[in-house]
Amino acid sequence: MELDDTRREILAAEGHLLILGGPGCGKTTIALLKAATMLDGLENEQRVLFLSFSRAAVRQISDRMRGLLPRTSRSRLEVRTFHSFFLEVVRAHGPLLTGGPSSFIAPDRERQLRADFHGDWAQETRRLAREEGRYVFDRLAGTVATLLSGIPAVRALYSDTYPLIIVDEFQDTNNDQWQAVQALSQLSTIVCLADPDQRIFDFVEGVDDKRIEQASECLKPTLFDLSKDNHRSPGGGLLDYANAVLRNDPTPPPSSVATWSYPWAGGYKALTHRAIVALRDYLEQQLGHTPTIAVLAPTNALVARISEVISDDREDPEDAKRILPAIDHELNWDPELSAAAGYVVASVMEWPGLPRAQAITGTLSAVADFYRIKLSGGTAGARTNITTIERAISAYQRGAKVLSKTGKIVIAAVDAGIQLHGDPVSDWQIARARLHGSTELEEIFKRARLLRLFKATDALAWALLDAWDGRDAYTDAAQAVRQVLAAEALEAAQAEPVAVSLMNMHKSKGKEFDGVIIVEDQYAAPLLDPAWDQSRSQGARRLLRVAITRARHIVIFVRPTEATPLTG
DNA sequence: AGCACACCCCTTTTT
DNA sequence: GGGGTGTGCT
Repeated sequence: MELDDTRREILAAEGHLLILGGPGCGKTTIALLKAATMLDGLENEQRVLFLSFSRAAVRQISDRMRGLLPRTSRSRLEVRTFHSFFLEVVRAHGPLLTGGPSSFIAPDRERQLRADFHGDWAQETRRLAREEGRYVFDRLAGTVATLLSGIPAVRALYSDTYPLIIVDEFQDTNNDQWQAVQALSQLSTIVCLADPDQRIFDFVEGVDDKRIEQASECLKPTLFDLSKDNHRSPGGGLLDYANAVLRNDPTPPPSSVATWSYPWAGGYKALTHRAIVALRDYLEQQLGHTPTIAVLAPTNALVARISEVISDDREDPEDAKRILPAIDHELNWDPELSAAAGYVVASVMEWPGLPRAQAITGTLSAVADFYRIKLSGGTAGARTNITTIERAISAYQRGAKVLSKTGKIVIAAVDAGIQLHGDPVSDWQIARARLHGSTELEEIFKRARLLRLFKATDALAWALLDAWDGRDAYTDAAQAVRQVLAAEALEAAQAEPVAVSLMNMHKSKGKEFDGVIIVEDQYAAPLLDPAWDQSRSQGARRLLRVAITRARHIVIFVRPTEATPLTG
């Protein structure tokens, strides 16, 4: 491998390092090589620790490593998420703080607890950690920081195991993570990889735009700047254009950037569909293989709507003879609410196998759980729905009059019975069709539509087929659906990217695709807005720079005609 | 409880 | 555009 002077200096440098550089500059690669170089000088049981934020990032780094380092080095380089590392530290040494064993509260459990807790939840999670040794995920980093900075023996133990620690996306570390790293820096060598202009998570509590300065001051690292390098899209001018958007410089877009405008609200639907088909065909022809394409939008809500839009064939509005085919795609978003709606459907599939009372309370509880998820997503009004449904459940159990419309409908529907046949795909539709007649049920019906993983070959269909009792009902269908969705969420983070993926712009960070389509919605999801203050506009420009630089070859913007120009 | 209607505001979150 | 919320009525 050819290395330039800067990179040779990085490999030779001693002490803490701060490596700055933009998208596609090769920060990760040189950090991996640095790790390999260091490994030669380490004791047998010592390792290098490479910390990143998400499982998707860990996967990408591990992939990169496979092409770069020999097997023997790879086995001694631990690429992990902050959370998995912190989880291990708290599991092993948390008892030093509480005197009892540590246990963990998984995110979905936390959502339930939170929905049922009235008061300051953040404060409650601190109490749980301190007094009961029970940790929600957000409390792990702070606990590790306390352990490492407060107990020299623990600090020494980890620094001895990991003499070199690489911290990815350093600009996005929060206070707790930074404190943990700082404690380790007393005895371990720290390599920070950072790009201040990719700071797009600064809304997260504890993330600080002064972080890189703090690190410079505290670690006194040797600084390297790779920002001039671009290995991702060397010829197309995409990085230059992205930088122009970042600085609002009056630079015309290069030929690799196109803007498709739509004049009427909602026009993004057909246009996005066409853009995907056109980009796919074009890149396929240019590259000679199936291209990877990302469709990016500022909000999850818009991403979900686009997913619905492209899931069906549609007539091309420009050309009535042409049909835009449904596009097989991956929706890169945990549709928790849709999953909760799916559990309601699944609970209906259990009816024929259950006693009447259990069928009724089972489905009503699933409805209440749906609103618990919604409440935890920030919709205050959902609390009323939870109360109403739970009142219905308890009234039914006491034999009192059920006042809620949803309650009445579910009781009547259970009594009317449901005919299922053992084909999960059509039985799902039959069960879902029961969700009508009240505001709550209509909402859940609509939500469950997003859960469109329904081909006979889908994991969900297989799981339901297993749950079919051979006569008239699905046993524990809700549990089966729950397990499949949980497994899929885990897998999605680690799986190979599929041809077309939809995600919000934040999620795209650290990924790359042959082509990128960036969709703007006039009212709900603007890319820029003249009304925004300086800091929000700058944040939006940093995000745009990240989104544009995801592409190796082509970027298409789908924007309303009167949208704010991106450059000067 | 539930509905209709007017009004409002509109982002991003790893594990 | 469309979902959330508050109000007033039934």
